[in-house]
Amino acid sequence: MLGPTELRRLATYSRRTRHCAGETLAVESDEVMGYANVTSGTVKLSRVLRDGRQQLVGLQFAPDLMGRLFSTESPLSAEAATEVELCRVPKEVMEALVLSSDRLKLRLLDQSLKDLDEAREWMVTLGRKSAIERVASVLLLVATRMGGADAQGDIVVELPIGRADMADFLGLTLETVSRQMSRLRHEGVISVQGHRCVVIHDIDALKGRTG
Amino acid sequence: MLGPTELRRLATYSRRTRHCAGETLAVESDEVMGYANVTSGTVKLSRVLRDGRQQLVGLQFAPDLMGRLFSTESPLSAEAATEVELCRVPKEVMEALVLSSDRLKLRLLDQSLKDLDEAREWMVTLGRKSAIERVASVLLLVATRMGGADAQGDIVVELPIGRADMADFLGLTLETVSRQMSRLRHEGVISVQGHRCVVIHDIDALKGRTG
DNA sequence: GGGCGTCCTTGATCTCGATCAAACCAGCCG
DNA sequence: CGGCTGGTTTGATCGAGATCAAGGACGCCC
Repeated sequence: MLGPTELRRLATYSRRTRHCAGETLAVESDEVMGYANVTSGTVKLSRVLRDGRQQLVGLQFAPDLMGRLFSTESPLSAEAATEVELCRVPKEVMEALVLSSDRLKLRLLDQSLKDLDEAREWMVTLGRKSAIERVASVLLLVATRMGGADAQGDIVVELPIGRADMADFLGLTLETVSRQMSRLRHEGVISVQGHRCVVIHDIDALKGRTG
Repeated sequence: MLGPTELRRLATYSRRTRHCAGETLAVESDEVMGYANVTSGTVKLSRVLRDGRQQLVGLQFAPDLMGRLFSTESPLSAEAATEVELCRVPKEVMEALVLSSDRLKLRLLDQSLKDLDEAREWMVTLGRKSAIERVASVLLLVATRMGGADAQGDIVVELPIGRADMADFLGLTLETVSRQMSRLRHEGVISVQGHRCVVIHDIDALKGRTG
C-alpha cells in the first residue's frame, strides 16, 4: 500500500498500545490521540449532549483507521468497548506523511467515505426504524463485522457492547433493547448464551427484520 | 486552489446545469451524475427503505461538492430542493484529476470529513433529541447556512424544504413538525410568513431549544 | 462453592409523538 | 376577484416506547 520510505517513517514513529475494555481513548483532543489503526478489538465513538444524553455515532472494528486530519469541530469521544490493540501515530507525523504520500491520502479518503456511508445508513435506522428493526440492525452489523460460524452453520457473535451501549447506539432505552432481544429469541431467530454471546439461527429472518 | 492545468481541464469538461425545484438529480448512479459543485440552491440527499419510509440524510448548500469516488455501496438519491445550479464533472474526468492533483484530493477529503461530522451530529439529533429540539436544530442549521439579517437585526430564512421534508429529515411526522413550529411561534422565538419564510427573533433561545 | 455486585429481564403504567380526520391558508389560474 | 389545489395547521385518539419498579441471572472473588 505505502512505499518503503513511508513505511519506514511509520514504523519509526508509530507505537502499539493495548487498552482494556472501558478505557477512554480520548480522541476529541487530537494532541493526545493523533491517529490510530485498530488492530484488534472494538472501539465505541460517542457524543454527549450537555445534559448527559449520549449517542454512539460509530463502532470501529479492526482494521479501521481512526482520527481526523487538520482539526475537528465535533467533539467525539472514543472508548475501548472490548480489549483493544491500537497502532498509534502522532498527529504531526501523520499529517506530514499524508501530505507526502498519495497512497495515504487515498486510504484516508476511502476510510472517511466508508464512515460517511455507515453514518448515513445509521441515520435511516435512527430516524425511521421501529425498535425491533433497530435491534435487528445492530445484530446484523456486529455479525457482519465479527461473526463466525459454528458446527451447525449458525452465526455466533460475542457482542462488543452491553445493552446500555446498544441502547445508546440505537436511540432507545436499555429496557426496550432487552425486550426486543427477547422477542427475537422467542421467535427463534436468535438465542443468547450468557448476555454477551448471540447465536443467529436464521440470518435471513434477521435481515427481514431490519426493515 | 487548483493549478492552471487542472483548472483548464475542469473548465473543458465541466458543464453548468440548472434544475428546478423537485427535479431528481439521480446521484445513486455515478454514471449519470459524476461529480457536481452546488453553485446555488439546495439539494436534498435521501435514502428510502423498501416499504417507502424515507430519511433525508443531508442537505447540500452552495458551494458544497457532491458525489463519490470509486463507487458507492449505499444508494443515495439526490433531488433539487429549490432551484439549483450545478457545475457537473463526469466521473472519469474527476477521478483522473483527483489522482493527479494533490489539492483536489485534499479538497475531497475535506468535504467528506465535513459531511461525516454533519452526519454524526445529526445522528445525535435523531437518536436522542425530543421533537421540539429536533425542529429547533433544523431551523438553526438552515439559518446558519442560508440566513440573512433584516432591518430589526432578526435573522430571516427562506426554508428550502417544506414540512414533509423537514419531517423526513428529523425522523418525525409532518404534523409533529408543524405543532413544534407553532410552539416556537407562540413562545415568540420565531415567526412565520407564508409557510416557507421564518423570522428568528431570538437566536439564543433557539439555540437553547436545540438540546 | 457460596455470596455479592452488576448487568439483564420482565412487569405496570405513563407520555410523547403517530395516526386519523377535519378545517384552514397561501398561492395560482381563470 | 373568486374558486381551486396542495401544503399546512389544529384537534382527537391511539400506541410504541419511556419510565418506574422489582425480580433474576451471570460472573467474579473470596
